[in-house]
Amino acid sequence: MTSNAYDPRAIETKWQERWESTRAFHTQNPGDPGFDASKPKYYVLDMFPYPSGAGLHVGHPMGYIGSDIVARKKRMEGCNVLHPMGYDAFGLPAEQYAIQTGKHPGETTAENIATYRRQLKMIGLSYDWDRELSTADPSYYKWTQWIFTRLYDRGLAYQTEVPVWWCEELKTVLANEEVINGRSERGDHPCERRPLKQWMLRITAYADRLLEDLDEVQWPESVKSMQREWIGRSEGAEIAFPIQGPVVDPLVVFTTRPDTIFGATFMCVAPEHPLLSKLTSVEQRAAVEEYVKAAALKSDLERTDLAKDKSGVFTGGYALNPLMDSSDPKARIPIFVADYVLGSYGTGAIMAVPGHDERDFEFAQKYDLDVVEVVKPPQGTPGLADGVCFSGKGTAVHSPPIDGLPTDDATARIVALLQERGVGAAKTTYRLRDWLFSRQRYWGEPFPILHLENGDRVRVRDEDLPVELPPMDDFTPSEDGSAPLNRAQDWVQTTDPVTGKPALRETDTMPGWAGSCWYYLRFMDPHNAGAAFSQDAEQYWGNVDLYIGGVEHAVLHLLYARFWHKVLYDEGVVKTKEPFQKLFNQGMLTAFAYKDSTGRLVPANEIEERGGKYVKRDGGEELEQVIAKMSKSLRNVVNPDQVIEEYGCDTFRLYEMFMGPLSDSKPWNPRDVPGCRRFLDKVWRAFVDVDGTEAVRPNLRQDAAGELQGDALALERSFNRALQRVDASFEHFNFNTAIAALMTFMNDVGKCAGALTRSQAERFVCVLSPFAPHVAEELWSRLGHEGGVTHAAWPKLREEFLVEDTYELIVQIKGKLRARVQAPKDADNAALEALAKEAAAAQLEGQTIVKAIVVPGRLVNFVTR
RNA sequence: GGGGAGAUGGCGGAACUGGCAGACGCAUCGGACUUAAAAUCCGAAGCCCUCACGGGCGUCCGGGUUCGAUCCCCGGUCUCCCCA
Repeated sequence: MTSNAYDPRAIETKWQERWESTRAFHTQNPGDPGFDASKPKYYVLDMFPYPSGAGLHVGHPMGYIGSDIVARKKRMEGCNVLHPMGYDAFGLPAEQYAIQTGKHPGETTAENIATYRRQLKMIGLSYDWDRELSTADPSYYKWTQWIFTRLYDRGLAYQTEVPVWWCEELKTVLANEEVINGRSERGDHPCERRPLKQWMLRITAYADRLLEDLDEVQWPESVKSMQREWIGRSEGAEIAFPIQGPVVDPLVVFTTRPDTIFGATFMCVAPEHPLLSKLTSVEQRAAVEEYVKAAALKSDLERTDLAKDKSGVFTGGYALNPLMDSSDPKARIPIFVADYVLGSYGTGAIMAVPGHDERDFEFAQKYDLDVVEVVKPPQGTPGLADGVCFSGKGTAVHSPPIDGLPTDDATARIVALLQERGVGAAKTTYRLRDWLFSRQRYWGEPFPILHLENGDRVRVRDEDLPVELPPMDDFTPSEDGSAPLNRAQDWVQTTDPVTGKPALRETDTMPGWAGSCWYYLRFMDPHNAGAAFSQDAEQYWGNVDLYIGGVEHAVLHLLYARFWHKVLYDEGVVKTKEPFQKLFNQGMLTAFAYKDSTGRLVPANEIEERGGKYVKRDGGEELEQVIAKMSKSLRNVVNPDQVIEEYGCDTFRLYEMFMGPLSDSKPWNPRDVPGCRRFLDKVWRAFVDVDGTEAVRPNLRQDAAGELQGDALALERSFNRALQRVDASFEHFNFNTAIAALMTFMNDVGKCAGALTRSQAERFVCVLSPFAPHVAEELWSRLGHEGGVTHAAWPKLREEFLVEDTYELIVQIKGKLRARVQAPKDADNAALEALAKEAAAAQLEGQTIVKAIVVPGRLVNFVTR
């Protein structure tokens, strides 16, 4: 039976197959046959997913649909569009799953990828599938290793002992995010910080460039400032304080406020500080050692949290203020060990100025230490005189060489003095630390490094890449904390091809971030076997024009990728300084959840609706509707498969965008979905007589002759208003307003039955197509077009149809709406005022007009007495 | 704790540059078509007073600037996100 009804499933299957078989979204590279260099390029990229076992829920595709809409419109505007997708396939969950089930992570990952691919295709996303990639594929990670070797050759990769989280129970090193309050996230076992030999990347060498070049990109200010704070550049000075007694090395501190040196009444060193044991007196040794042990169990966050109590122990040692006479009793400064000082920041020691630093102030109060005012706050600002600590800029006092100087001058003077006496110098430090780059795991990129018998380390030659992961079936961590790869001895024991001598392979692997640092570059030339990507491809595609993803990657992923990009820039293989020109963060998709009277969230499947109220199925307790993240435990996760099955993929796409601006968080409401389906039904019926057999309605078969008038003219105006709003929606990605505009136009079409012209119908289909591509393709083809709507031209706005002859003038009296009247579009102020006076004559009765404010095109406001 | 974003009908949201608050959709109610239902179409609807005409109130709360404030300024409350 052939039906003329709207059948999304049939249409969507048909066009998805057609797109696939014609490679409709395949993008040519320079040098490919058919490549048109005259078209502008546009590279629009999604942050690729980690293919988890759960598959996609309706939140994931939100950004993908947004970027797809942009990609489709850019194609219609005549751009060469690069719009690829891949998988960030290495990572911990697959390995944990392997430990539990024995299933190889490669197998799990391949299955998950298959699910993701199926789901992504089902959504009708216009990716160039020929460019699909997986970071766990040796043909990809060969080049991840290749880039690592460039870093290694440049001295940007090194091994060193750093404190890392170690869990004795699990016999493994854990990442920061796997440790919560000093206990393992899995199993809740105690963890401690332990120094272990790790690979580090010298990202700090790029700190200034990573900071400066933020000015070149169009990113949300919030993300830029997060990166700036993460890098945390601060200018100040390093000062060497001689130690009283037998210790020869001075205690070097970093401070951003050298001008407050005369206010330093005590010093603090980190528990990890190398001089600590030398500083510690015999009497204090036991207390200090105990303190150091306790500190090892805390995270940096716990240690530095401003809300937490500051703690410390006197070491028994004293330092001397280098700018004071050593015989002056005030020059003698007691030294404490305190864990709010971090070994990894600055020099691991501070001069504490309790008068002008909140943390030092708190510490001094707790341990009853001297507080001296050395900066007088500006007039009106409370300071020490009022019993509060002042940390801003002011005027130096009680500081002989700089008394009376404003803070900036005082700082410069002190730095000069320190330098003169050889006890200090200006110094810039960063919060950013080198990147801990190794993991004692199996499912990651092996390091292309060989350890020789004599202790030397060499990198694997380019021609021997990739270093592939050996097949293994046991991924549990070893007793001694070494990586699982250490047990693949056939693989570990190898020969250095240069010297022919025996060598051991590095058994750590790279972290999950590695593969995602450069995937946007591989997409430009994904099958290149001789290079990571060709120079021609990189030259043409440049950087990513629009990068869409979640704000959770604001710091780490984006900073790491920028770092690698800059290294590649120095290496001469990329020509752009920054990888992502414009960044856009989509909002989070939430769902409704229900709270009982105790505030507990009740799983969605234990709830029912009774007369507009939400109640618990058993017991009938009334519940409050709130908004929460989609989560397995609340059973409020919505799967796209079900939605698409029931309503079709075009409806799904439309609803995802219609919910609200792409950047906002918003709740998924299954009740709203049918509204979008109804809109598509309406569109279909405007084009197709569902009871007939014709492809399209008769009035759409050929162009209407002559000038537009009546309903056709009204529709032309309506269409152009809609088009204007659609075009505008691409500025801020608030596609909800674009869809609302299309709906308004369709409502107008419904009011003017039969008046829709072929030209209007065609342009409408074009504008609809980025949002609901399948139904648009079907209607486009029914209108008799051979080529797909994918490459049809985007309609041009015709401004002459935006102006009406008259408009509704608002008449206000003292700012309150009192009347409306039709006004000619070019009436002058006097005419408008006269018109308004007449329209509001009744309300103006008995009042004196003091003033009339006339805003042509909008309103007249009478101020009366 | 720090940083950021936000708060508009029963719900999601709209509102150009300070100028008609509530577009569009959902849910609701009424009507048409139907033997009936579904689907579809038409209509109503922020809240309060009023039979109605009409009026009052209204964009988290309290102030301010302005002829006029959802929008700008000051103070506060709450929510969400990120650092984690």
